[in-house]
Amino acid sequence: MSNQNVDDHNLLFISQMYPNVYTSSIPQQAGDSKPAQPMRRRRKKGVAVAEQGGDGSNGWFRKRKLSDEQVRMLEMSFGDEHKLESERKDRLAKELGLDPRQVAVWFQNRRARWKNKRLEDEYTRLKNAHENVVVEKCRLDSEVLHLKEQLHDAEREIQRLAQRVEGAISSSPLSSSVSIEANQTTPFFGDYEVGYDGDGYENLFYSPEYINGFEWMSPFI
DNA sequence: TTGTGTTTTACGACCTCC
DNA sequence: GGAGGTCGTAAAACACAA
Repeated sequence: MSNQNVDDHNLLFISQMYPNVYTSSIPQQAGDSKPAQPMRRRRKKGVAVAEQGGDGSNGWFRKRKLSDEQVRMLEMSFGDEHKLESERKDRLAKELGLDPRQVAVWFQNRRARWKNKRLEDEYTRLKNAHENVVVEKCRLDSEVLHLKEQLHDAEREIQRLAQRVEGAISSSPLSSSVSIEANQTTPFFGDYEVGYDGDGYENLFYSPEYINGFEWMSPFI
């Protein structure tokens, strides 16, 4: 273990055994009546460095990780209420031997983590829902395809039957009178129309007369 | 041991509310 | 205007593979 690591280990150990040791050891600025700040990292704009009264190289200003017990207590408190009113902050700080500012910062960071977790969970939920919708769409697409195939087969069958009916009529002795009747009113398949649904597929529309027509024609088939 | 990615602690800037 | 919130980020602490 290097000297640096020994130093770190000792500092961490001391901080856990005596939570106040760092805050009470940090040099106070002349005339500053506020409690000493625990650790201030160097910032780009220099304000915090001035507060530290040093460049941080002496080790006393290194970041101090909170002990497991401190974190456990903070977590319990956070579980009760995510917001931190002044009174509770001071009480927690006193109980845990921390600077009230540290407690406030811990809650800020904890709220941020909680929010991230919530967003992550929400993202996962929406992603799963989306996947389910995609699967359902695939199933429905496949069903539509299947139904269109069935429709196409039905159209072919109708066409085949119509040709057979036409052949039977033309070879029948009654064919001339039937064709006259057919010309006068509606055609034999007058109630059967082929339309266009705009989707590249033909639609068949037929009314009950179509069925009657078949019954009527059955002796000729 | 060291490089690298992640987590934790802390701060500055800015916003909202009373 | 001050207190306390969020957001973005710096830097220390930590974990871990190579």
